[in-house]
Amino acid sequence: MHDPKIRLEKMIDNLKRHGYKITPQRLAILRILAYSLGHPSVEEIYQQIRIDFPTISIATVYKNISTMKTLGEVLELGFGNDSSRYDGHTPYPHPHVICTKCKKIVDSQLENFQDFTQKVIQETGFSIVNHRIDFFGLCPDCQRQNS
Amino acid sequence: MHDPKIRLEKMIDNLKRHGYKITPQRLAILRILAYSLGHPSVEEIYQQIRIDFPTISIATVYKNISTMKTLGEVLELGFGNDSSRYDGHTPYPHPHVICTKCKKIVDSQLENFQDFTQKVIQETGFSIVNHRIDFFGLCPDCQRQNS
DNA sequence: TATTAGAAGAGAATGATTATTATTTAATAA
DNA sequence: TTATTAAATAATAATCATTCTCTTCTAATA
Ligand SMILES: [Mn+2]
Ligand SMILES: [Mn+2]
Ligand SMILES: [Zn+2]
Ligand SMILES: [Zn+2]
Repeated sequence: MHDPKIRLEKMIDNLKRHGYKITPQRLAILRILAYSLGHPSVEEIYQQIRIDFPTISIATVYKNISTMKTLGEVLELGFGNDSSRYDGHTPYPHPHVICTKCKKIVDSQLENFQDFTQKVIQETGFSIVNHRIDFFGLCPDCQRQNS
Repeated sequence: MHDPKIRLEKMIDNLKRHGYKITPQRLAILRILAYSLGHPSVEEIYQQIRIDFPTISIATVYKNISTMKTLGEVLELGFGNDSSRYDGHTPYPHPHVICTKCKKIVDSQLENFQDFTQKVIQETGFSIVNHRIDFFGLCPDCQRQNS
């Protein structure tokens, strides 16, 4: 689940299995989703693809990401006002670390959330199916610039 | 920090200390923020206050909540598309449990996030100053309705 | 009671996202 | 290879929460 090439093939398979067509624009979007580690925004994906497809519409990017979301092949990180960021490399819930200055988003590998989830279920009676764990602060680069 | 009456007084003190005036509209907003446990949205606060102040503008609600945010007296829970929800009762970061069906938001009392924060700092080199922990699922009421 | 900085009210503007619709094209089979 | 067709794309309008702008009003102070 961590080799971009395999991620891309899995995405394509999943699309074909559900009867979706593989268009060049779609493929370009998939590639960015599968390969990028930086949690790009729709706008960033759009600008990237415009290099090869100058006539692509940003609505096409939105629609394709929406499709991949419904197939469980991309994780959306929505924020209050700012635009959403996407992870097609690791499309299941995992903690993120977010620089409040440069907006960099980094994955965390910490995985002990089963315990927490269990405690939350006991505490509240909810049935938990998903979670979102974000830590906010300054990345090493931005810390350096501040001092 | 958990008696609504004391919360309200603390909010008023903080505003006065910073030279803000205490208007009837502002007071009404503060009261809702301090007393409600349900994480109301701006729209909900607006509709509630319209009972007593039929001419209030929703912009006034937005502006006052923004002021209370800068004073650290209210915690904003932003979501991707849906409108933000606010906690003036417990205005520091704490985990939330969210029903994806009825949009109910419940506080969790779990508090062992120092360990996690420390691990994240070691793992990423970020300086962490904030976090956001959400669990998503179905509340007991909505579970019952499903079966 | 008069003064005045700040607050409220009204409505326009913004910006991300979604919806609409006409045009184009990938996939399939003749 | 070509024709067919359902789905995808491109362009643009619409939506909706939130912010901004500006005018009027008022809480606090003396
Ligand atoms: Mn990620
Ligand atoms: Mn809360
Ligand atoms: Zn940074
Ligand atoms: Zn519910």
